[in-house]
Amino acid sequence: MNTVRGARERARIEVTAAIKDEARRRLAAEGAAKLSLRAVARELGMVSSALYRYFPSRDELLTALIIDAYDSLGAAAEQADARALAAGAPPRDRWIAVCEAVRTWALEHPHEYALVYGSPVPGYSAPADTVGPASRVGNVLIGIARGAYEGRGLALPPLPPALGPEAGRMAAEFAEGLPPAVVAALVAAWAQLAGLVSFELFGQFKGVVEERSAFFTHAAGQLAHGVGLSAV
Amino acid sequence: MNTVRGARERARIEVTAAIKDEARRRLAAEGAAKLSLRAVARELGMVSSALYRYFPSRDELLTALIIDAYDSLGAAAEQADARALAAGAPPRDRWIAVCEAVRTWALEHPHEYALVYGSPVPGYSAPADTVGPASRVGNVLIGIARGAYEGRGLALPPLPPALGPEAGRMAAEFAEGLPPAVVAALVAAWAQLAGLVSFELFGQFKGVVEERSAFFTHAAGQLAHGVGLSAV
DNA sequence: CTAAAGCAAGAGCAGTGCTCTTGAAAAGGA
DNA sequence: TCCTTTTCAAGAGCACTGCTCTTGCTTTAG
Repeated sequence: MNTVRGARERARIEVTAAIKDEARRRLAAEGAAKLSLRAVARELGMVSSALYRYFPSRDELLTALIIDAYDSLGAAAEQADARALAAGAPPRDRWIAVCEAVRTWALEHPHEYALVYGSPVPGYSAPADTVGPASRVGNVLIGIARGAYEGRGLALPPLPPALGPEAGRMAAEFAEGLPPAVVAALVAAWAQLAGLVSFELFGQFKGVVEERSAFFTHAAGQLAHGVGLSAV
Repeated sequence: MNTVRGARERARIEVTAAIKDEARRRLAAEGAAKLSLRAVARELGMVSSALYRYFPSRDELLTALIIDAYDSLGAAAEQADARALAAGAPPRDRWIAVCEAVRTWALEHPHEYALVYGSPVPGYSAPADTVGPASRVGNVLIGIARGAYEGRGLALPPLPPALGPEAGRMAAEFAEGLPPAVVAALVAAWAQLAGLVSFELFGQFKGVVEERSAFFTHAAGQLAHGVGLSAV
């Protein structure tokens, strides 16, 4: 795999990367809906049909970009948490730092954020390759909760009986060792975090919230409270 | 305005409605991205260029559909609240009923929900006509909080100083009489509610949450708690 | 009854994703 | 070294898309 194969293979890898780079550039400039294979090919000095040798369809190209976006966002979240951890921040501050990192990444890569957390492309369902990168942010949040839980426990209201088995299953599957109530709260907080970011990014706060940064930090703190991370 | 004008005007109104109906049908079937003027015209037995007499562009048609979607969702939320209120439900139950109504509407009209709360169409910014219908759900939530506040007050942690003026402005502008901390929590809860619904609708819960209904109801209860609506 | 306004239809432009064929270049075995 | 097989870019072409502009016909209003 790592050995240097013929010039053919190397050229193929390079061209594939060049296509993805150019596509990402056009994605950032005009959004996923206006991403056209012909334009990418034109910019690369090749003809549109040649592009199909590298990506069998437009959707495949988008999938590649989605995976990259998940990875990029996940890395941003992990770095923010690592920094906060190194600075000796308490769990609540780590949580807020990660939330802010997600928001910052989204503001810097609006179209890539929309690609992964916005409305799905019709007739397109994310292949299995995406679930790994997609869970990186969630895992960071779980890690923070686990650290806090192992430190001194998390106080949360009990789950309604109807949700007991479901939350237990989620805990066993994604966050071994955490109480089901915490896991349920984490999953909800993850979706709510995306809601806050999406509303700001998609213009729903236009004319409503002006001090977006301060508002978001406050909301992230509320989210932390919701998963049992106390205020100091 | 209400007088019966010539046959021309009446025909115009009818054709406009027919176009919107057919467009909504195709929207529900294939999503906004695949909504084509030509297909709508074809289905209506007219030629594509004739459609431009009624809607100057595809985006204008989408705007009309967006306004209708906001109105439909707003009406669903208002009805749910009215029903809960008539049944003598406490504020927290009214809140949950409205949240569930939003979710139900979204599950029944996924593409219309995506149109209003999903990624915006690139190069398209929502015109001012949409802000009125868009705020109906928010107003319902504000109404519930106001009812609870005037009943016995809402206990919420104090706002951080940095957010005081901003929250005060929002309160004065949208929810006269409610404490700024409550208004800030309401706006955040509104975005978080959309996050929960979007995650479920856009497939982000696939492989994670299975018992979606029970999970959502629990999360809506947490949201209610977050705006100070206590558990009974 | 006639002039003005409203309107459907058609042709056409520039763009899209995608397929299929053709001819050239590179790779590897004889 | 030659020669066959694989790999690939290019081009033509299909069926679409949103949109514009012109051409006539019909309805309305004076």
